[in-house]
Amino acid sequence: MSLELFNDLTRKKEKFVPLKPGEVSFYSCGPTVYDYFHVGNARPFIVFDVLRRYLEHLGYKVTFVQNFTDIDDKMIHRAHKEKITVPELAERFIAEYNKDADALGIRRPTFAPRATEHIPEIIHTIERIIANGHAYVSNGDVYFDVRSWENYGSLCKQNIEDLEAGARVEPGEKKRDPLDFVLWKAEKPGEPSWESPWGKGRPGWHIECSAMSSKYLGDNIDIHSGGVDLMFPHHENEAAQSEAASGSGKPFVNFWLHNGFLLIDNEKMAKSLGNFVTARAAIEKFPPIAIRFFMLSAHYRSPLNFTTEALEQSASGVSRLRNCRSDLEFAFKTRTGENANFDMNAYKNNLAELDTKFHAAMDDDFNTAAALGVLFELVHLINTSLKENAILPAEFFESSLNALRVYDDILGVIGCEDSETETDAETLEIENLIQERTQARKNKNFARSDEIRNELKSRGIILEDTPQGTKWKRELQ
RNA sequence: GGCGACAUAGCCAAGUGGUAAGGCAGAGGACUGCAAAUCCUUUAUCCCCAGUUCGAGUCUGGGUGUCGCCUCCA
Repeated sequence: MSLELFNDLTRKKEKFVPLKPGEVSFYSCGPTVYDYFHVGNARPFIVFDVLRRYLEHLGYKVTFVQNFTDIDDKMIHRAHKEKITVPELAERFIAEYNKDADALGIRRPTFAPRATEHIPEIIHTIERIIANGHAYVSNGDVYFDVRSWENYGSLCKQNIEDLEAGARVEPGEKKRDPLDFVLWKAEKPGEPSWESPWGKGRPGWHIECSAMSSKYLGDNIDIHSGGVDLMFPHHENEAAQSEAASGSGKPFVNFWLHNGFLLIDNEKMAKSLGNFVTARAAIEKFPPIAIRFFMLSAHYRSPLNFTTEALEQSASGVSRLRNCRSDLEFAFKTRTGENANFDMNAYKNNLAELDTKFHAAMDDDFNTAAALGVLFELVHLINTSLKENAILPAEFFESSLNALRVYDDILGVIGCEDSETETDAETLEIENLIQERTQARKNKNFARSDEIRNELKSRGIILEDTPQGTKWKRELQ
């Protein structure tokens, strides 16, 4: 089987074939950096991070671009309110974005371009659209001429008359048609502006993505993703602009992917509704890895309801995965040896079978919920093997740990990489306390034994007694 | 009005027409100084009604309910 993705352009699952063999160009709409992002915003960042990782796992060289929108009305209003400049505001919230995204295990994009650093490219893109006859200048504004674009509505599957009925015209706008949208906005007093062939002004919302995706990925790209609410008007407009600019007749994007909404109280989480929880607040309340697990526990196109209960369940799920890893590591140190009764070949066949299932799940429109199911089947296989065999060959541990590492490298819900970072003074102190406790237990001094356990517990260290001695792990944070 | 999504156990959730993955929580048991972890056992008239079919959670039609886009929005 090979990777299939649900393409919103055709509303069907299609086999994923990149434009260039072995390479993937992938553009994902990023945040407007006027505030902290909320957990609803985090959903696409996390799920498309997983798609990106999976593509890399499959061996593709992925160029992943996610922009920062650092100039628009919201930026201007917020900067004004905070009494700082727009660039200062952008600088601050790009840093905050990176902080939260890093905590959530979202890998940095190959390129993270900012709109304001691409004004010449934006102007050039607009010039190409005008030259190709699909935009017009009106009093210092530049508008896209929607009526001149035959395919308009092909992504959102709306006919142009229905769109027309809902179209809005802002006071002061000088559009020929209500559907036309702005590419370049003439300067208003007190707002940031740049020189352009049409006078001073700033870019419209949609044009930056067209200009930057073209710069970093070319005029035809493999994948473009975002929340389902971006399908119209943002992505519809982007496609029209990009294709009108290139004039090549080739599609701007081969695969359009849109994630479903994160709901809260069964309603869309949105800044405008005021029912949002910032990612920052969520990270303070729940382990970030549990938030990640939660996002992957449903298919990315389904709605997903954000509740305390669901997050707590996710945290328990993550603990099960991590326990398996740490039990495996502990047993590797204490229970490795020859075991004639253990059928290593049969075990490897089981691993291979699960690997096939895992890939089948991910190949099916990156069905992370099903993939997590396979991961738990693997955990069960490992736990049962550990239970049934006192001694296991090194190969058992190596292959099991390797499998966990591979899947974690794609999903990021176990935290395989942070287990190897503990060789400091604290570790030594913990080991000493454990030794003292072991001695106390030998002397049946259970009072002292429990005292040590409780003391470590209060520091987030969990002790577990096993026939091979006491193992310790950190509580999920 | 136009376009669309969703409805599976107490909760979350997967599901390619052949009598329902997985996780969380619960119950019973094993193990254990205690605890934790783990293992075993256990929990579903797949929203309703028709239809197609030898057979439907899965296809078709019709309901009901929930949500979303069409306006800034992930």
